[in-house]
Amino acid sequence: MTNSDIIDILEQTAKLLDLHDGDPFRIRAFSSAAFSLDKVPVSLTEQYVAELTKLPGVGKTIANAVREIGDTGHLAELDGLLAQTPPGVIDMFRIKGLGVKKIKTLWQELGIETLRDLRQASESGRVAAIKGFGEKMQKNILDNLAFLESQAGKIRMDKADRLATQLRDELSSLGRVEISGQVRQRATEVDTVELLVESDEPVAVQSFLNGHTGLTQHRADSSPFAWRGQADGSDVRVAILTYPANQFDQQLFIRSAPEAHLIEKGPTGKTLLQTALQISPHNPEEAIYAQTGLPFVVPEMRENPQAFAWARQHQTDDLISWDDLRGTVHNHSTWSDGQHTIQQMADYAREIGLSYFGIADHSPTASYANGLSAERIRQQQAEIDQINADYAAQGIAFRVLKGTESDILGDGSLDYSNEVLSSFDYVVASVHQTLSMTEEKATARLLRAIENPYTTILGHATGRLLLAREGYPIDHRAIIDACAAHNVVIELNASPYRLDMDWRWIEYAMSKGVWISINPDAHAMRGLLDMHYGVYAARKGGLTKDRTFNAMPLAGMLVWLEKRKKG
DNA sequence: GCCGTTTTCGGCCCGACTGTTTTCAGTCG
Repeated sequence: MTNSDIIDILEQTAKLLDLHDGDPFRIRAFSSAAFSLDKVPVSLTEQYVAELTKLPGVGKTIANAVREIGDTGHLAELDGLLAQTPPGVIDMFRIKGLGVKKIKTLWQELGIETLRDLRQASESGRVAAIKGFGEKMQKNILDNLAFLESQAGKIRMDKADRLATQLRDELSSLGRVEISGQVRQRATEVDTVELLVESDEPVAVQSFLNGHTGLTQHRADSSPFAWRGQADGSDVRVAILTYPANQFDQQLFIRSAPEAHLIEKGPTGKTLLQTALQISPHNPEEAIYAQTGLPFVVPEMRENPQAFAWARQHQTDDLISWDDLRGTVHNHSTWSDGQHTIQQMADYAREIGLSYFGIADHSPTASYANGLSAERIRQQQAEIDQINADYAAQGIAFRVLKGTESDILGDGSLDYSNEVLSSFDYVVASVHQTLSMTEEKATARLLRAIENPYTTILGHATGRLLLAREGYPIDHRAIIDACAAHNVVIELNASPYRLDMDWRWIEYAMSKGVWISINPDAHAMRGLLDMHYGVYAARKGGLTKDRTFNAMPLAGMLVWLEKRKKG
């Protein structure tokens, strides 16, 4: 049970209490406890009840609830509420624009209990006819249902990675185990977690898996060599394939690239697939490419249709890697909605080998996130000056940079005065509200922000949340062209929830000479590690070290920022 | 349910935006 698991349970309890007409103040207590616990930098499962009650918004009842969740993984009260609620009604919370009140109306007035019911009611116009609903809401529901259906059965790369790693460790007693498939290719969204086991005893592998709690086999899809099923509590499919030693390496290659990549032909007319099947066992993947007469492509880039074109122009070593990162520029602290102080975050950044840490807390429009007023910006910058003075006094070559994540308002302007904007080393400009826009409106809004001379970095360009929210449509070429013209860096938001901008646009951005910054958008120390996911996505798109903004060393970064401010 | 006292009750409560309205409820970050 992580803090966010516990917070999710408290939030869901609040929603279901609301759905079942609970006491409004009790509902608010659960919901605000969840909100404030989200900012607590300690592990909730490790706290005693007496310690928990000292936290803001936590009294005896919620402290006991947190303990119960920590100890049992469940909250009896939530289980009771869930038992009274059709699962399809709970699914409706995933539709953006539907909250408790509207879901309650749909359930009670139209008797809607499944997403299928909801679609039928929307298609037949019955939803628009309810008081408080209308044509636009009905269309929004249908659009959201279509998006959710298209994402069904997928999980984010971070969850897939955890599941795959866990299975690999558990299976390792049976022999050599390798993660293959989409996880090895670092797909941003995964529908099948696949692993290969090297063994001459497929029966032993199958019986091990069938004795595994948390996995359920789909017998119809399985064979003696291929166990297929799914992880309990998740829609994602799991495939565990057993191969003898003399087939293992070639299968690992074949199962780590999409078909379009495997049927690429070399100068002799032979495809990668043909070579892989003919090559003698235990040859490295590089040998398969070499014997086909094609340049080597790293697994994460194999789903990129431009991979071979990229590999003919660059070396694999040109690709950005974790070790090349020198700093980080988009992060939050306790000044806005982060869990840790600037000092804690900066020290952690040092610990993981970086030489600069940029703070970019929220601006006033993000009031829900405790965005900073002009006055609080002055105080924060004084604190940063002090931290930097302390590092310098200790002879530590590390710098905290003064940034902001300034909201892009509806008209494309930023929400600080020019005087405040000029006090930062750099400005990350991001859209956080009014996300529902046409492509024309969204593009015009971003273009105005890019043209602002104070904008240094364009934050999460489309506002998407993988598997949950599509993001507003933008004219990517126009946005990238404008960034090139105005020397604006584009963020690759490294949060596994976002990975925005999409890796498919990296090549175009590079061709225009645009810098790309791998930004963790960290709200806690460990959030800095999300840059790993950003690196995976960046490598998919072929991002090179020399175009990665935060691969710039500290000295170069300071010069670049200074020059950029002078225009 | 939590909090903070004018201390065991009485008051809690972000604000912009959207889609629905015709003055505002519901949603969201």
